[in-house]
Amino acid sequence: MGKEITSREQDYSQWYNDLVIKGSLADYSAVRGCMVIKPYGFALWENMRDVLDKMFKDTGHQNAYFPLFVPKSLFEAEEKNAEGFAKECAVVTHYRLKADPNNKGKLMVDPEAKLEEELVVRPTSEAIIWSTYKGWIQSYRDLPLLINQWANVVRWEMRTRLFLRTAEFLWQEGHTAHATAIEAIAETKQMLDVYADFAENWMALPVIKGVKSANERFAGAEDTYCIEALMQDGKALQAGTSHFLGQNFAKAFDVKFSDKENKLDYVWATSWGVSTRLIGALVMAHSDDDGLILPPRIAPIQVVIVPIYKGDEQKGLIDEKVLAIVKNLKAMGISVKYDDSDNARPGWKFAEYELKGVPVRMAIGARDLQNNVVEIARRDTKEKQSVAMEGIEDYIKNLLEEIQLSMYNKAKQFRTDHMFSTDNWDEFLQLLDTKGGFVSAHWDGTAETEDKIKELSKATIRCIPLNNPQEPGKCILTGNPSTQRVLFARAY
RNA sequence: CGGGACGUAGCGCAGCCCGGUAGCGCACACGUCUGGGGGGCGUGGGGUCGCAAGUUCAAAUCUUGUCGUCCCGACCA
Repeated sequence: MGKEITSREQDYSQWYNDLVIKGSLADYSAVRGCMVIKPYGFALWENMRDVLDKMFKDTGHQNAYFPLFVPKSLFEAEEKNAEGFAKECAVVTHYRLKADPNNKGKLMVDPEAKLEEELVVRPTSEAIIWSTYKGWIQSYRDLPLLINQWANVVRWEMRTRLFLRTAEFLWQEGHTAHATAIEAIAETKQMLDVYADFAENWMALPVIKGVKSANERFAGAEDTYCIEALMQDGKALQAGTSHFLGQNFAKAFDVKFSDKENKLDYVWATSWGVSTRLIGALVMAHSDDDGLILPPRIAPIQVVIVPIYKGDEQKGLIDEKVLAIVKNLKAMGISVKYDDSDNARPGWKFAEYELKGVPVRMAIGARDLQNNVVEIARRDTKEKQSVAMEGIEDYIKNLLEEIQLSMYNKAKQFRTDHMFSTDNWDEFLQLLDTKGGFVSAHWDGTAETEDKIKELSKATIRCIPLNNPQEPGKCILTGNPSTQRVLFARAY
């Protein structure tokens, strides 16, 4: 037998780890809390990155790159931001090693090479970027400044999980500067829409757009908008955030501009980001006990072709047909892999590509050649059927689109089935314990109540949905008056 | 940082209690029969048992220390 995957029912966490590792997305590394993203996983990330990058550019943003290190004095300039991240910063204190006189062949930190000022390894780049923006912005004519960077960041997490929370992760962070609050808020919401668009239309992942409560807000932000997704175990996952930073960073870094009337004012800021965590979301939202199920629009391999043959003569005939199909599919922009490797039997390959989540598999053997058909199997439903070889390329193209849509609908249905509403505390707890999912409930709006609810139920306010209907009610915990329901869930 | 496990072949593990020739499965190489759902048979290569000290005639095994990883919790994209 080959690679065994723990079932979701048996151990959801282990199932997730199995998929990531056995699906060749990533591996543990020699560094605590850090993972190696393997070629297949990185190809997936590249696809996601390319789509997002185009979306950013289409909305007027440019890429740039800022340093990995942030001098401590800059890092601490925006107090709330610094405070929020202080507990999880890696800090560089020295710049040299030397041979250890007491331990042959070993190195030690050279105490004489202590830095005068420590360097913080960026957990996020607001500080280094805003210290730079000070020099870039003088006039309203320099605004808006719309910058994105693709980078790695480090957050020294106590407990890590592949893709969902690693000490180092890859992400993009947009940092924009605007002349007015209205414009900055519009930018914040625009990028939230971009994220939601990407999640839903490319990742087939339905998300809820909303705004965070004060407790869950990004350190240093006035408002944090987010997209929240639901995983198959009923837990929520924050899939992306977009922050309205007000003038906090402009004030901390003294970034002012002259308006048309030559009056000086601080600029208004946003920042927004999504990370490799999205890969974790993808895995947990769609996959099954046989392995990954990747949405066609971002799958590294969309179609795999497996030949079934006896002897070189049959192989030659199959090759001839397949190579023509491969050529046509590639011309249509479909990524296809013809796996004619001789070191694995067809059955092994079937299982392997199911594990890797390849959306469509085509098998072709002597029997098919005679009948002028191929066998097409779709990963999401595992349905198989014989399809005429004539026009197979169009058939596959349509099937890929159908799978994409079908995956989205399935995830959407799951979320609909796990969306609850209650006014009763006991039922609130019972829903979280038995069904999971999002529970819509009244909340009195105070941080104290939110903390208490978290303590008692392990659920947090995921968001206050955008365009949330206003309705008077009583707080689920305290019974105090409330003006609207908010979405609670247990979350990653 | 608290609690719990584990470091033995590329991977997964047994052996340790009771010290004495380092083993199994998968993977890998070669041959052969195979090939429509994780193949069969045969042959073969691969290890300073995480590291360091100690006890002993003798340590994968006992003792001490150390490093690392994973899992559960608090913190968090």
